[in-house]
Amino acid sequence: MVNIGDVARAAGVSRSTASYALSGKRAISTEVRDRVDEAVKALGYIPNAGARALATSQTMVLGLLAQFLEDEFAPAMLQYILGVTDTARELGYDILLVTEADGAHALRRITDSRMVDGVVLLNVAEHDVRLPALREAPQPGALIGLPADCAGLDVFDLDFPEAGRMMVDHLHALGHRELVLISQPEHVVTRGGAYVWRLRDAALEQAQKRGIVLHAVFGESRQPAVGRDVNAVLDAHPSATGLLVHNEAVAAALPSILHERGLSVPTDLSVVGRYSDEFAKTFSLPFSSIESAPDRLGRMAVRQLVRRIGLPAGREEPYVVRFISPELVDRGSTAPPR
Amino acid sequence: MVNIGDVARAAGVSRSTASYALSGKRAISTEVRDRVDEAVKALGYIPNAGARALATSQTMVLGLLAQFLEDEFAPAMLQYILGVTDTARELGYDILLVTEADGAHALRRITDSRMVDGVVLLNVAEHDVRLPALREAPQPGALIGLPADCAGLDVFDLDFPEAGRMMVDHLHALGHRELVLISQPEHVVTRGGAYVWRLRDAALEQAQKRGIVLHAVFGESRQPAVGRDVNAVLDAHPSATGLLVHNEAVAAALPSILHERGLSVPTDLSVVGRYSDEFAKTFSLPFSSIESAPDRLGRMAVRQLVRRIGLPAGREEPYVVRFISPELVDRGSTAPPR
DNA sequence: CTGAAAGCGCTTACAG
DNA sequence: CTGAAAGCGCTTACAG
Repeated sequence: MVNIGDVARAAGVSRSTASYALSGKRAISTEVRDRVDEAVKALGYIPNAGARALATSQTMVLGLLAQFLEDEFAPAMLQYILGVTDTARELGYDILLVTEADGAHALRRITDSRMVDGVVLLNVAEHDVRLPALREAPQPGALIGLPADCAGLDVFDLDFPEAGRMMVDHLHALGHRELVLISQPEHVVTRGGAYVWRLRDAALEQAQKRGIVLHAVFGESRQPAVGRDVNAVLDAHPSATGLLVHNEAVAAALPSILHERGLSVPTDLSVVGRYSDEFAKTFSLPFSSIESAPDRLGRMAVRQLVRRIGLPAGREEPYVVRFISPELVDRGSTAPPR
Repeated sequence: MVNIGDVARAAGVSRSTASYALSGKRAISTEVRDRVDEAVKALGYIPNAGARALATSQTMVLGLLAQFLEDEFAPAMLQYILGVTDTARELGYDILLVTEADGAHALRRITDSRMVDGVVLLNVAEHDVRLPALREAPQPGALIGLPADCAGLDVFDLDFPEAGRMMVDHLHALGHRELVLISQPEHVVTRGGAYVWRLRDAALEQAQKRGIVLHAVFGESRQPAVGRDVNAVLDAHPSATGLLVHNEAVAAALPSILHERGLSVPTDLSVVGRYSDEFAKTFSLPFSSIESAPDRLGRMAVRQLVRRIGLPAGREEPYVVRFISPELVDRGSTAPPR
């Protein structure tokens, strides 16, 4: 393969001059620059990434730590991944995708071996086992998802409590007085998925404040359990007129379930979900929902990460914890109760 | 950061001895090996990946070229990605995920810069623009999806023609005599998505052979077009008793659509899809379907790629084109027509 | 404005 | 069984 020595020889200059001509890091006569550019083009020269990384201590690669857990909804993860990869590329970075079950181990592997300049952690749990590894790592990281302790970390997440309040208020304003909230499975909470109870607790509090009834239950995440479970919940609360769905699998299953029960939306039941518009379009979900904006979150996380990577050592800027404000996208699935 | 020189000094040996002790590539006295191992542990030494790549010409990274096209169904892609990443990690490789729109350009970038030891191409089109770049690349590649010309490539795909025949035969055997096949959008075909017409043509031929009617149409891929389109198709063929769905977006939308039309499956209509069991579970799809086994395809492609990477130069083995046999997963959505 | 040289952190023939 | 040295392909002070 052609290397920078070949380019230098073809252009009749030294290797350092060829290198500087390419990087533009020092003044070069236009004549020499043209000769080098020509040689590069003629030889089809592309710098060796490993050699460059070794010389500069920069890989121009970001690690993306995703985890596909049995009880969470994989397709929702994909949108975060795309937001991250797209933004990374715009900023000149490639993405090393890591999906190992042992996230802490994987994080150490890619950071200690200097494969990446920084990492993005997806789906961060309250006491995420990857965080100690990240804090020890020589590279910075950005989180999507709110852990208990954000010290020394850049964190991005949806404002889940506000989302919970918004769902309740929307139906309350329409006149509903008894609601059901189906959240993610309870083991997601047990495992540390704080977003579940952050939305749930806020919704319960808001319902109390408004003086209305909210039955908050945990749903399932896979068929056939999802269907059975939702039916049981609806059976248990026949007088509820509004359904809040913080559970993608339930949202995806709901059209079939309501069909089987002979229920029409919003005539018989008002429904509000919490998922992205992209998700709604892809899966033909006809329910109004709180936009979760995964692409925006991915974008923000990468921007901040790259910004921090570029900071000179010793000139750290303050760390940020930033919440996206929820927005309700109306798809006509809510109406006053009859 | 600690390097192999630090390890060597701590163990009281030369750097080469430390290196050999770690790699096991030459005999080492147990005493020295123990001292080196101890030093590694004490110092928390992890080899620098870039330096190793430079010295060995091996990055232990595979490129994964995915593309998320507006008119195709992104979540289905995720399962291929997971099959590939899991298998890669089992074999000691990390994954560089590339999702750029200009796949050929991206492929050149990561191969010419020696960021990867090989690449997996997802969603390969008939005359895929990435193939010329791959053939020129110094690293091998494996394809998921069948191109027109497989020469010099390892190719893996579902046997789509057999899948088409199987769908037709299944309903024919139950007594159906008029069927509708909804494929992917026509522009997927235009763009070179050969799997669409491979299944479609085989289904049409098989229908003719069986002496039954098959209306083959192209569907849409996004709401609200999907819903309108399926309704129009069903309106146009009121006497059809069986529906073949080779279109994930249509499959996902179908429960709602049938509900609105007041149609029950399989009483009023028999339905057979073509998607993975994982997909059916995730989206609560109640239709029998031809398993597309994305995880198996991803696994096979990576295995073959790693095998080829390991081959000594000049000892190339014959290239393979391998098809997975379709299997029908019965979910009770078919019955004799009434 | 340009070049010769050192160095990044590994691996691996070459010698002993 | 072990060590000194060269080399992988870059970048970047140091000199001029």
